[in-house]
Amino acid sequence: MDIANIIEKMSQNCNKIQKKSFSKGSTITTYMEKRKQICILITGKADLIRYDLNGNQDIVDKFSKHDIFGEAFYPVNSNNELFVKATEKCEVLMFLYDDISVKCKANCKYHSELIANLLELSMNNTIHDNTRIEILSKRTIRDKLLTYFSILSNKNYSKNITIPFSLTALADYLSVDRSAMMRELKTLIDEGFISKEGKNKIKLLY
Amino acid sequence: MDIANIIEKMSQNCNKIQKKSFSKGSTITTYMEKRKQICILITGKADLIRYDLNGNQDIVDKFSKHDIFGEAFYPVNSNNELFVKATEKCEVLMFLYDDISVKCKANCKYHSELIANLLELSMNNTIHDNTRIEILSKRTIRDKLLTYFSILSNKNYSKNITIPFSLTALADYLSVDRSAMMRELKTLIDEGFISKEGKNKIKLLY
DNA sequence: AATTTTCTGTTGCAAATGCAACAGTTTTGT
DNA sequence: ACAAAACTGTTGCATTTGCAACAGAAAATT
Repeated sequence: MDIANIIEKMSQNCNKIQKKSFSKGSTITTYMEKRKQICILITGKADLIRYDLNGNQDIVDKFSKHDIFGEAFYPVNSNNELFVKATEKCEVLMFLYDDISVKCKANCKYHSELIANLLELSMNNTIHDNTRIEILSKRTIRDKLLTYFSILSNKNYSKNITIPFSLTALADYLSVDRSAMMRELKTLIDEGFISKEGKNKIKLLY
Repeated sequence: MDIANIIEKMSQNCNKIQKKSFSKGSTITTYMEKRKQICILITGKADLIRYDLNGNQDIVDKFSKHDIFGEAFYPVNSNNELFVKATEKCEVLMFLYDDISVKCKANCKYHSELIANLLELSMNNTIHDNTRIEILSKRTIRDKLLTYFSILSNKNYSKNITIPFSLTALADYLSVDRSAMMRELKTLIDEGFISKEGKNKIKLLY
């Protein structure tokens, strides 16, 4: 069963789960200590944003279709405020972990299936996290880029890859300075490791 | 229910789950494409190690008590070999995701409870991953150290923290050069941000 | 269609980092 | 108890990176 089906089932079969819509720019949820909310993004895109004590804003994570998020998956403490903001129109499934882990057991016949689906989503999420960790663990921008490209290439069985977001966003994802990344990208091209084949399209030459 | 109980239950209640022992230095598992093995470390410590095409060895992750690992949680491709090696005597629960997701349903009455427990472990794991990502996302060694310290401090409600592993391992965890980290640590002490209170003990002064 | 905003591409410079190398200390293994 | 291995602490130097700043291109908004 694919993820779309899993989500569809979840939204239909458990009355503890609410489906909500959010317009662009609106706040989907604020992370709260102790509570364990779980959200599943059905359509749209959203950012997890942190405000630190100095009021600096920082995009911590970006969510898109079928991503799962909420405090249940994130270390929350009172030192900084985390909230999720829709960057385009979003549809979201929302519920509390406690509602489906215990109480729901008695009154929802789809309970166990629901949990199994959640497990699948969570494992999937972990694979993404580990991918990101692998990339961030590289010490140089060059290695981060090459690792990222290589992962994309493996996933699509092709040396021709398409970066799925802007270069500015890529720099954020790799957690490096954008101008430094551009410089390194140019060096990689000059040294013949990669070539640019068009907007956001890159060919690996090794 | 705490994690120890969850694991205990899992090991007792499902015949698809095997409990195995590994001596120090032995290989617990090798990650294989397609298969979805899940392992839960009951006691001991283990490293996830990657051999790349050049034969370089690299510690990708470190597991300890109650950690969950296996291909089910990790992006596996044929370009590099990943295996888990016991760094001390280990007891491990091992099973295949497919065995518990479908087939077990019919013949194991603890099935749904098992899945629920797995979900809990998986969510817990995600929180750790996100913590690591938060740290690795910081661009300077200083920020990585301070973020790490601050997380430890919050967790223990104390400005006095104990680094739970060697400084060499800490540098690995932060993914920075050890000597550069030592230098920064010294600078932080000199500038009065922290003080060393003994082996692996640090006091935050801000 | 015009305007505003975001993104790309580039550069000089200062600061941070990795690398290599070494000595002394502590821990582990036999 | 001794030897071997792992860890800590330090330094000089070359390289990489972030930062600041700017101009032009592309995209989004009105």
